[in-house]
Amino acid sequence: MAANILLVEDEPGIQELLKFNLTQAGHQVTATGDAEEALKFLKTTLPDVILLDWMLPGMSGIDLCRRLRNDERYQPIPIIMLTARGEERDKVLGLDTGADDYITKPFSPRELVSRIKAVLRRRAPQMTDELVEINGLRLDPISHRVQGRGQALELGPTEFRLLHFFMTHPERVYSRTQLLDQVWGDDVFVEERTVDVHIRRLRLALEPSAHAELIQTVRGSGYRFSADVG
Amino acid sequence: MAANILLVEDEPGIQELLKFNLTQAGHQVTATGDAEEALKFLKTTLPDVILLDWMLPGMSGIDLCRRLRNDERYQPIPIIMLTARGEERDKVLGLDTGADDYITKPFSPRELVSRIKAVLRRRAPQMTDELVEINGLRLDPISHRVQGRGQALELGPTEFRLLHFFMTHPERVYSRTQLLDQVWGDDVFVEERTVDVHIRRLRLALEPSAHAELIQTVRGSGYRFSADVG
DNA sequence: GAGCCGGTGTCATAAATCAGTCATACTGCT
DNA sequence: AGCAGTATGACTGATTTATGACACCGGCTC
Repeated sequence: MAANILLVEDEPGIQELLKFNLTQAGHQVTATGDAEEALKFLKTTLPDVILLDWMLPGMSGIDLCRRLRNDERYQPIPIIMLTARGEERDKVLGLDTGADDYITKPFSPRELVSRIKAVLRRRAPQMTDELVEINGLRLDPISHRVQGRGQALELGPTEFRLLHFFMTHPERVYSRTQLLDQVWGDDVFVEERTVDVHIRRLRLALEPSAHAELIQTVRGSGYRFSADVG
Repeated sequence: MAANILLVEDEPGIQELLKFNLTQAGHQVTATGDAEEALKFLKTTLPDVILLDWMLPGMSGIDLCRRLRNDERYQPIPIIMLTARGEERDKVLGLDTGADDYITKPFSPRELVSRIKAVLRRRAPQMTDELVEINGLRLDPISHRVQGRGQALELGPTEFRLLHFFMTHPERVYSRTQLLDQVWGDDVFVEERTVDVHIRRLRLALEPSAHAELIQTVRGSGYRFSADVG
């Protein structure tokens, strides 16, 4: 996993506790004490997940959440609300603001970690280190290996990331621009056509185990990874 | 194994019993009777494992555990809770404070010893003194020897630790940074590229028995120890 | 204390791989 | 056929690793 997490929690004790547990779980944590501080941090860095305390001094967590959800830059970042209240009403409210999940205090660190994992899996499956296997094509992020029906396949770094993204987002067309954003990164300036070249390299790499056809061209739209031969 | 163990147990009888058994098992044991004493000891020495009684006079074991878990200095030290209660609720609580394991009284010394071993293996597999053997490559931490198919191999201290780490964490890619943390130590300031050099030295040392290829380069990611030739 | 030595970290350079671009060939569709 | 979108092969600069050399350090010997 190893996600970058932004924690917004005013109570020092809890902040410390959470930071410790999350770090322990292999995450990179930045802790802030209020909404302003959090926003400041967000100006320079985009975390993978935001943990947001419900009650905060100044702008409340729920306000911050709404605000983030209205900014397209932060929109894709999963938000998990931490709340001390257990009322159903509040929970619903929390979700309506655009939070991806909420968790009621007191909670076990274990639970939190697993929720983070769940949220990441939903938003950015390629970030979880889970092994993916489709139609006999297997990609293991941990050992950084790809096998096609048992046979080892060689692919370069970019092809590996590309395949990983595809395998965690199958059956769906992605434009070249989207692929550039997702696989290369938002801040890269590269020709769109470069994607074609890497698609080709990926296909070549998958050729030995006849998995090349899983990468399908959708004329006028982009590419799709699909188990369907059609 | 031969670990340094800090025992925190207020009941003299049990303390003696445990100390005897653990010493018998080859460990170095320091016994303390309460949390304060334990903390004092910890200021000067970092043990490999902490055995913590649940009920203690003054600060309870669980409080001590939480406290230790919030101090990054003690963070990596495995903690095993000793508890007289068997309730599930308590167990969960104990784990949530950051304890690595718990064991319910009464327990057999044998069980305790094996749990210690397990916890050590989990936190830092290369700390257990167990002999490791992969593909005819054998590393014995006790005699500090390495053999490739019976043939003795010469490697320096750093290469030995590096190989030990790799052999206890196979089939997994590690970045240079991770290797520096794990093999050199967190507090060392060394160039990342230095890892390359030691990888090379390790490969050279494994050459005589043709085990060099177990150390694999994963371009753009780091290195991997793998029995797979692929 | 001088000199030797194994062990380490750094660096410069060579070698290996890769990424991005482009020109050109190819394809499917109208 | 004509057009727009893709595939392909080749090329070049850039990045990443491998390698050999070297300087430094602490311990030891004489």
